Amino acid sequence: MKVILTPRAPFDFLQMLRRPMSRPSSLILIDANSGTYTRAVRLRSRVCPVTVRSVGSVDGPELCLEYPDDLAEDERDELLQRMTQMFSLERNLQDFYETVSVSKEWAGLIQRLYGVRPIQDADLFESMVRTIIGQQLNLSFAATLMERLVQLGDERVVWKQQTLPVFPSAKTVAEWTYPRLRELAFSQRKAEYVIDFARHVASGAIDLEKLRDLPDEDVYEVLMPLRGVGRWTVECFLLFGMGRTDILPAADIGIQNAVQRLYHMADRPKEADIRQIASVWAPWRSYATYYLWQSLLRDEN
DNA sequence: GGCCAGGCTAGCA
DNA sequence: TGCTAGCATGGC
Repeated sequence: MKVILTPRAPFDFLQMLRRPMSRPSSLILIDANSGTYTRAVRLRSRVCPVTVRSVGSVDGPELCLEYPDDLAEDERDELLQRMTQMFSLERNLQDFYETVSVSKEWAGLIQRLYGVRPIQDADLFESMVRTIIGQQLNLSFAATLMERLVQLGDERVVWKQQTLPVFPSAKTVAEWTYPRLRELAFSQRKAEYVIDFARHVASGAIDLEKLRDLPDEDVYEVLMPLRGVGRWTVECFLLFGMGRTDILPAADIGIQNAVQRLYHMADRPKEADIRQIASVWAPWRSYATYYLWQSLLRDEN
């Protein structure tokens, strides 16, 4: 089945694919030529493969969504809602641009990334695990660990003559032991953080979907007491998992490097400096953060 | 070879 | 409360 979605312009799907392309993953299939994004999404009742393709333009955007014919109506609704979140179809980017344009330094970045929104993680559990793994590691090694986790999960779905790997469920990960992850080159601590988190979710002690209804501050309160989950981790979860629009990971090294470069500063700004500078980006600090991270990708000056 | 990565914890003062 | 070593590996 196919359905056409209409994002709010400007929406540059091809450029949005650059980030997932820069860190290849077996979870996400991208065809750069046709601008196609394919992956499996875990819905409440089943795993659902989906292919998204841009069929419009940046200023007249349309996305063609393709999904299995046997999807029930409620599953279809859930999928559409998930896609709307994942690709931030309804966000008003013009408002973001007007907000950050108070700083003249942003003009070039806005021009270069015009129409770009972050692609959210497909699933809240996957998002937290990805972030925990990503702590203090270079991105390529973090991607390697994610890849090995997916392989260990060994769950797949067939879609259009292809086999798509599926990110393991919390229930699956909860049944693993620390040594199994150590064999994959996880540190002892990281193995504990990931598996313990999965056990909290699988047991129902933490209900990730319920967090969607809570304000940012309450989400910090629920998640930060977990071992291995600090402020930065919840910030990334709120930003890439929940799609909250005003999150600022001010202690993040990448942000600090990007701000230093954008504002031509002699030294790397500290957390307090970042908060000060970023105060005028509210209520769009997540998007500002994302644009700054994007500015660090290679082959951009 | 050393230092730093899109951090966090535990142990110490 | 505030500071720091240690964690695992890869890239520069």
